[in-house]
Amino acid sequence: MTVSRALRGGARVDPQLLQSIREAAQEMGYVPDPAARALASQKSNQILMLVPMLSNTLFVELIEAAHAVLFAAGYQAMIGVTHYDREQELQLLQSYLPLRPAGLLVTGFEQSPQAQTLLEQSRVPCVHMMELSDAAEVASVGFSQQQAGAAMTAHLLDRGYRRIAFCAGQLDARVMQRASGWRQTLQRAGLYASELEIMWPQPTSMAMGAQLLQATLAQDPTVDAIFFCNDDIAQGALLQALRLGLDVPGKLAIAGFNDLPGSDQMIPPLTTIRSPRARIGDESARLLLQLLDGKAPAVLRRDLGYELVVRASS
Amino acid sequence: MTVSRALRGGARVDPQLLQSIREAAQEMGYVPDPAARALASQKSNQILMLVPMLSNTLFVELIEAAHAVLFAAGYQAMIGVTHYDREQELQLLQSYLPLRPAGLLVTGFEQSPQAQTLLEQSRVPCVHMMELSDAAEVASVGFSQQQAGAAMTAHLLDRGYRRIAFCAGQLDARVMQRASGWRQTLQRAGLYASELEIMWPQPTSMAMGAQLLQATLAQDPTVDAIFFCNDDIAQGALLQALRLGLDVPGKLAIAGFNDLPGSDQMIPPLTTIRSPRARIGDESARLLLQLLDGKAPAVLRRDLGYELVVRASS
DNA sequence: CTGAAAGCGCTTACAG
DNA sequence: CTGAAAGCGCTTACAG
Repeated sequence: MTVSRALRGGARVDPQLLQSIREAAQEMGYVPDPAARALASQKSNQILMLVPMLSNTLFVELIEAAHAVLFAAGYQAMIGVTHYDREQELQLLQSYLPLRPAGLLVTGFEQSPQAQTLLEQSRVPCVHMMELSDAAEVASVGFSQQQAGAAMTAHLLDRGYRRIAFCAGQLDARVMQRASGWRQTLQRAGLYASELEIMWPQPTSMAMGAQLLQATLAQDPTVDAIFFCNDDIAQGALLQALRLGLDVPGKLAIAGFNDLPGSDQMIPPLTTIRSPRARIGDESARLLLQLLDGKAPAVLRRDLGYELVVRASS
Repeated sequence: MTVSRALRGGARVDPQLLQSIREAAQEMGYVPDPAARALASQKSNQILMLVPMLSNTLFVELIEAAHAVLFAAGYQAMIGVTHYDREQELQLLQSYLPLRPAGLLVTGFEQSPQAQTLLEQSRVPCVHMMELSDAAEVASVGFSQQQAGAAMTAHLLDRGYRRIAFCAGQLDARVMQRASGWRQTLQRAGLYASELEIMWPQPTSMAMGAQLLQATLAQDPTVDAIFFCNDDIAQGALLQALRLGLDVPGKLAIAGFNDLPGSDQMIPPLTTIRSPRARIGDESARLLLQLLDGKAPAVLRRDLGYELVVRASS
């Protein structure tokens, strides 16, 4: 029993005994059995991270940052990929929740009613990443996607562009929030028109960006700026513009979102919104650790902001 | 006891009893406790996947494919990222091995002696992905990186290029194998020169590709083709060539490796080697499942080949 | 600060 | 095909 206490941190153990126990454990190469621990204590030191996809570098950076913090604190991170699918999300929860993870880190939680129920019943502390929650009792670390969308739109207006389209794919909640920021800003300027919204449900890709550019210009040649919901489609559009010999930003401005790898390498370099995903991953993990320790801060909502990165494409 | 048997597959249980047990479990929402299972049986149904990094889409696709197979078979996949670092690899093993994973899927195993020992002692079945192992007792699914490197070089020779440089970053084992294929092919053609090897240890990126192109041409303006070890640097080089107004493939051919997203969108589209990573992930997982079932095939080595994708950049 | 007792929820191994 | 016994390696809760 004393050994058990010693190896878990050493509270209430004689300092001298503590040391000799640790030395002995070290010498024997003793490692506690996580399964036995989990069975006896009814919790593991695994933490489940749920993200929509890994093919977007954004989520990889988010996960890596969170992982580093959790790993250093002695937790193991488990990664679940929902593919933006409620059914898969539910299956993942059903599969991983029985492992009694100590905590949960989620992005873009689709929240089917069943998933919601499962989560609540499990009583596992949870932090939402990337977005900010409206509910005060929900822990969230991110930034206002809507404000960021509005900021980019305001920038394009500042630059003198007047017919600003919004092109999007993978219409998840965050994309819709960006769209809303764009829409409001244009409406306030009296420049909104519904045909400027080009929303395709398919997953984004550079090839899709090229197609979006074509479709937008074909539908309305007077468009003088396009705000893409993600950098990959913006990059694809930029390359397509180059192929078409279209003058960017003279004839058409192009802007993206997230500042993904390669955006600074484009011709011309891409104007975009830099999302602080690494910091979000880091802070989310720290917040979760606080929740696990029972010392939750009063404010569970952390706005880390965003950065407008103006490059030559606008 | 009968319930335990029933829920684990139902061998040696009366069919009628079996059914009613399953129905009852369903009704009660009973889910077996994985920790108790792991403690009693001394193994979990978690499978550890170790990859060098996630920022390369290659590994994401590999992992997703393997995950799908494992998840469908009732296993949970844990992802560990080594960052090409032996120390981190060892820490990951020390952290995850006590969970008694049922199996291991690894890529680019750096294998420090300590890690090697840990692995052997754990006696966890393991499949190596991407490369092919020379040792008959080691399970591996992949393709010959060296042959693929040779094939690309042969293609460039076929096209009439004579001064073919090899530019690389992130000098891991697979990159070195590709380099070796390139080197041998040039040597046989009597066209090898050591100054054609430009090997930088840093992680690859599009920006690095632009720099590699500059450095190569600065050092030797007669180079008429560059074979990049990965598509991201090739893409960066292609964009840099565009900025310089360099005629590709007329004045300089550019080739990559892996056929990553975006390579088909470049100007001009990039010639590359398509690595069958999704199939490798899939087959690796299936092979591992066979090992776990004790029905290992006689041949533990699966060569899935590669595909030379000739586009306009060469 | 230390430790004896009981139990976490399963599976293994054995008897019937 | 069924089930009683023992135990997996820890932690919780309690007594000293």
